Amino acid sequence: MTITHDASERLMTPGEVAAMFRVDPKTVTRWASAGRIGSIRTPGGHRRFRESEVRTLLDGLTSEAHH
Amino acid sequence: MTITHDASERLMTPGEVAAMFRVDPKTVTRWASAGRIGSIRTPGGHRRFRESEVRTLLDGLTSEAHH
DNA sequence: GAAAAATTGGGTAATTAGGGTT
DNA sequence: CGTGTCCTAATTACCCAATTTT
Repeated sequence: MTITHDASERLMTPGEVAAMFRVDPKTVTRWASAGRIGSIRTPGGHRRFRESEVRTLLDGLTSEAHH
Repeated sequence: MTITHDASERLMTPGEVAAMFRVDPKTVTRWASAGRIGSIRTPGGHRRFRESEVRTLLDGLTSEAHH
């Protein structure tokens, strides 16, 4: 098994993800710490998130019961 | 056919929606549970509402005839 | 290299979820 | 049946100074 590395995958900043969910950037950080969302670390220690995963989260948690 | 997800759509918190309708935030939650209004969940389980849908609902509230 | 903006930690308030009740 | 309130637990928001990014 080989790990496929998608170089075309865009990374998002905590602020960008936060804006999408209408949440504080620090909340996104907590999601990462809790393992609710995957994250990459820059050499300086700042978090970056995969755009595809963020979209998947948004789509997956949409809508509620229809009566 | 693929469901297009508008990522640029602004989201509102339950408290903000409640303030607009002059209703208790919990009432907004009930609307969501009953499917009267669409909602998105944060990974933490909190609800977010689409601003456009809220506006539409507010517009539909004008000049309601007696039944 | 300097400056502005963003992110990182911790700590502490403020919201929200969910059930049960009125 | 729809709404408001009380309660506890969980999630989220705002405060600070220090570090990283642009």
